[in-house]
Amino acid sequence: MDPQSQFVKGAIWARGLPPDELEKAARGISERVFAKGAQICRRGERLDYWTGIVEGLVKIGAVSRDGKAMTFAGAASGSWFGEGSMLKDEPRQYDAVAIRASRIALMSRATFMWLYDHSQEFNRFLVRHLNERVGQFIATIENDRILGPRARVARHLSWFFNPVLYPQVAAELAISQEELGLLAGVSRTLANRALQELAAEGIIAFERSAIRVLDHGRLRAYDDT
DNA sequence: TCATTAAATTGTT
DNA sequence: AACAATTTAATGA
Repeated sequence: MDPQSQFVKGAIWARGLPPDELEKAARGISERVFAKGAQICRRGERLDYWTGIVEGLVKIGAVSRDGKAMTFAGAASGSWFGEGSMLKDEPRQYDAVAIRASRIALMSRATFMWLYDHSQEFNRFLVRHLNERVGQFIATIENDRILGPRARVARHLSWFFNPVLYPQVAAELAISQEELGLLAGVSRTLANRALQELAAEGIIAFERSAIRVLDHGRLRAYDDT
């Protein structure tokens, strides 16, 4: 089996799909490589693909007219996004930027719609996926408006351990402090301080380019005010 | 396999 | 934003 169908077979939405549907899905997926800093899609632009991260790290967010950046979510290896634009057939409502060099899987609109029309399992996944995202977006509003930088870093970290949105993230997350800072909307300096404090409290442990979560409950609820 | 160099990451100011 | 210290990756003997 070639590497591509290997990836498709292991995708989170592929679990429970019958082999014929899986094969149809695999045929509708292509792959592209994005360099660090490259834009995968821009707000207002059309991108007629459902997007999955084979390998890498992507920041999903928007920039207001006065230049304020707001992160909606991060996307790590194994994450998929863009189903909203597929279902509604409209331009993207956000920017997606590769924070590090990333391999991106693109599922054509036709394939996505075929699965949507034919596969009960795929629909089940979509509902679950959207449900998790709504919960995360609600939390994001609080996150960016109320919480301080340390708590923001903590929440962004804890999201990576949501098994529906980030299926491949295990006990240890491979991310640098700079990348985490980009996602949480804080400077690398503050990200560094936040991690040190979280580690001092025994919530996480970190080493070079990797973070282990020791206490998911406290990380998720972390509040520094 | 080891040594040297370059690049990336981190802690601090 | 800039600096020094440290780790990892890459290169070639």
